[in-house]
Amino acid sequence: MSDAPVTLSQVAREAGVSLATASRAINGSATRSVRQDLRERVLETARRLDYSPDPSAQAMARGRTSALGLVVHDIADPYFSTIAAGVTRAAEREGLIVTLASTEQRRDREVAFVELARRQRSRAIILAGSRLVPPEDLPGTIPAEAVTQMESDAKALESALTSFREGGGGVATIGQGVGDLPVVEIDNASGAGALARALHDLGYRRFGVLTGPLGLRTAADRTTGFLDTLGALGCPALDRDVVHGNFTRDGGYAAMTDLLTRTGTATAEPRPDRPEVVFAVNDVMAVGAMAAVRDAGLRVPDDVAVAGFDDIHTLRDVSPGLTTVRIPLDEVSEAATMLALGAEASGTVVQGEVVLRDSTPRRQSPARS
Amino acid sequence: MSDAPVTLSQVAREAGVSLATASRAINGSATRSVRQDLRERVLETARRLDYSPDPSAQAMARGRTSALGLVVHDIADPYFSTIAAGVTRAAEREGLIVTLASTEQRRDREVAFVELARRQRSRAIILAGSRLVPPEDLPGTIPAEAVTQMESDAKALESALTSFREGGGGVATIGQGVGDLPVVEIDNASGAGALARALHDLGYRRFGVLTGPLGLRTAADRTTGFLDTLGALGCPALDRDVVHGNFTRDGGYAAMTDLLTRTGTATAEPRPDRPEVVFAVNDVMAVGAMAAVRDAGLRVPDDVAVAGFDDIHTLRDVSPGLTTVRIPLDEVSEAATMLALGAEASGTVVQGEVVLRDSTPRRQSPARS
DNA sequence: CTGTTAGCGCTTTCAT
DNA sequence: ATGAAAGCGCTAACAG
Repeated sequence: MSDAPVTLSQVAREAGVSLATASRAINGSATRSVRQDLRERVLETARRLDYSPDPSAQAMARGRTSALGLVVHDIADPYFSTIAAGVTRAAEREGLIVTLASTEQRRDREVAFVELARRQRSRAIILAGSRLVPPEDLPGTIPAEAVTQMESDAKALESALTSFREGGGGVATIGQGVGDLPVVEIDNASGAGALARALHDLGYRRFGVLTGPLGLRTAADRTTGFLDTLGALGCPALDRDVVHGNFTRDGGYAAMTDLLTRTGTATAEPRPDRPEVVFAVNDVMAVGAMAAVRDAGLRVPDDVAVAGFDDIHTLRDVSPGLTTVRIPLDEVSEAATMLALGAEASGTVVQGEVVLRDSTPRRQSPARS
Repeated sequence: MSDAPVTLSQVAREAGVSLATASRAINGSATRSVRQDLRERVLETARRLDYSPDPSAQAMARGRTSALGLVVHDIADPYFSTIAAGVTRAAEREGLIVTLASTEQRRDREVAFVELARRQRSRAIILAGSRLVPPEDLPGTIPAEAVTQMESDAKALESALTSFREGGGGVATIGQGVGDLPVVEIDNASGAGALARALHDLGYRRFGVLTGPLGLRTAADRTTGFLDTLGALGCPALDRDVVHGNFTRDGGYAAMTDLLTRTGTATAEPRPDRPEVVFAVNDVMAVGAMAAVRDAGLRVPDDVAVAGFDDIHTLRDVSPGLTTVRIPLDEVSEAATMLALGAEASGTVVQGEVVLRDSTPRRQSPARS
């Protein structure tokens, strides 16, 4: 009971075979095979002695661990914890240990973790959370030095990732890629477009958008997809009604508060200049936005309707039910895991599906457009 | 750029010292010290070469990794992801890597993970999630074989944990202990008692309880604390109004549905036999319960008031706001991490604090009791 | 098919 | 204070 861990050589000795044979019997070496009876004897002894291999030793000998790194921005955020659930499930199935890094949005921590993974020779890394948009696509409004900073951050991450891969590690990103790394892509633009169309069909004509930070690719794509479709539908959103916030619950709260303030606060009577419906680019922001609406003394959806994106399961019980675009995060994260582990990239672009709920009821008297 | 990882001996050679010296310079060996100038030369070379140690090799040589294991039931559950956030934060601060296991409630996976941690010589393990109550405290209604099963499960876990500790690993549990392992204890009974009193003060007289599975310690303590206080207050809950469910959102939903059914479903008019307020033993269940109330065509709190326990931050935006008992999970999980790492157990029993919100408004016309 | 023998990268006696 | 050398537990050539 108080035994120091049993080693392979103990098993070998006990079974009366050489260390090498024991090793081969146990892990079933690719090149060499072991005689039936010997293998059984070894296996039996191993079981009897309650042997299990030392991962560090194996890692060292093989030059490769059985660890899978998962990088998220904030594990407490339900979007990321949902992903973590999918990844751990898949990893477990593959016999891998998952090591978790919650970077709290700090780019340097992300890079440090990737570097650690390389040293540690992790099998693969999954990167969740939005990457930055390429600088050339950024709106001109961003200060040049901020752009420079972003570029160097992105550069650092990309080069860390590159050397990780050169060392034989697998990588996959969720959402959209870094450079041309493998990615389980989510078609944010068309999902958001479909949502815009659906809301328009419900009779909404005045739209607002709560978007993420400038430069966050996912946020940008969703916003663009939404706005473009609105334009095509002939009822573009006012610039004034597109407001930026952090990609978090608090960001959504702040952005909605801001939006409401711009259009005149806390007025229950329908104001002609207030958007009828506001699209928050993710569910977590949407929930914050709903709270802001309530705190302003208004009601969802009577005064302002709200829609989100992702369909986070943990948030299914908010009330009124949140209209959103469903992304099958479980599948996405399992797919990403397999992809990082070397599965074929079967042209993975995940499409979302619009889910209409009570936060965006049909407009009673659709405005003529 | 495409370099194989730099090794310590490369650094040593480059700096013109022996391997041993380089090692001592870099990690600052306890027993031996290194001459100032040599140390600096080594450190400088290491930096220049971008050296960083191979964790597996260190683990092997030292007989100890720098990994911290975290075991949760379900990482997608906001209760556990909140804990995970606290643990990763603390671990990061201590320079430790966290390896995550989401056991999906399966006891054997828990045991397997602990065993793995032992082989891998993890520094410590944090166990979140409720342990089983000791069999002798179980209500007699449980089938003997189930009790036996529980006992053997508990035994297996405890013995795995024991050998882990004998191997030098640290352990801490969150919530309540396994055996007499270090624990950051949450005073569930008195928190629930305080809640009962608060609700009683608000004028509630007919109480229901949605409790977790029989045998789950946390659930049992909260239930007992609540019920006992109610008894002391002179308005005990009916047995019929105490219903069991899983410790999850769906469990809360099912239990509430069950409760509502027993007392006559979907009747908006106040039924004298329906509890005025229902205490779900955790927030996640409470949220499910609220959904069940709505799906039954009733309203919270008008038809049934609801209270939970934990005050999960992610759930703060449910509406109406959920009355609950606030547990500072961030602090709890950081404390647990430090405890597992060997900090003094400063008599850690965390007290919860009742937080009253809109899900349990003051009763208009308090029933005379 | 099996056994012998080098290491993997690092820490740590043990000499010097 | 420094260096040489012996492992840690396991795998993978390399012989037999």
